Amino acid sequence: MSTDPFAALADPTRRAMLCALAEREMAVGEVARRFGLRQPHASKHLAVLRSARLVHVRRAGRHRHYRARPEGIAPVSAWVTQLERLWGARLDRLDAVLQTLREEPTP
Amino acid sequence: MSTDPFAALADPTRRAMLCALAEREMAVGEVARRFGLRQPHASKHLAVLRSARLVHVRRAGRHRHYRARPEGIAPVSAWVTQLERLWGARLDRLDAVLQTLREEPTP
DNA sequence: TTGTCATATTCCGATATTGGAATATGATCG
DNA sequence: CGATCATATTCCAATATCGGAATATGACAA
Repeated sequence: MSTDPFAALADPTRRAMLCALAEREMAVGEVARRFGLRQPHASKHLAVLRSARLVHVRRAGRHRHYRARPEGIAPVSAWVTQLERLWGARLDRLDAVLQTLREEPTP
Repeated sequence: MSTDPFAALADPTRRAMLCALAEREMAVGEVARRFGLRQPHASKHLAVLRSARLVHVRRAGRHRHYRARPEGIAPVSAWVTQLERLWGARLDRLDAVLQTLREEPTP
């Protein structure tokens, strides 16, 4: 439903899940056990991560193994980087102004 | 209320606001005009960003000038970096395994 | 003081999200 | 085939969020 990775990451449990699934793939039951959740609850969180394309599913028999999908966090990473770059550019402009002021002490 | 930067960034309008406020500081009315929002609506979005410590307010007379606060996105940036590092470490381990297999073709 | 501008807050209805319980699907085994 | 395990989905109540309208606060000006 959601498809927006930022919204999917708004929940701390889902962030923890994604970290765990970046280390190694896990079945739904493992995830539920590890985070003290009931199976349907874990399944729903994983569905949100899946609809945001943050995880990938591998079907093996009756198990479904989830793992983090690195391309999924790329939009988030890019947005944060862009914001930091904007900020850096602002600081650079400030530096330029200060440099100009140093070169021309009292116009 | 929220205090969680991830939740604050779940809304696309707030993300756009933060980008704009990283370029230059703006008063609430400016923000509202720029994003086609009514004043109370803009004020509420800015309150969310403020409670997440993503923006800083400078009071000047009856105006309140908001600007992005770079330390605010640091937790988000750190989390994303950690996740990418985890992923990189996994790939490194895979590389090591493949390297081992190359060195010992048929054990 | 009164009036006005800029902003914040409150109240409200609509909508979305959460967590639980029950049930449905889908694959494997005997 | 029926039984069982792993997972997904549905239904529901509680809670949170969103967007609008009205109102409150706070600063300045006359």
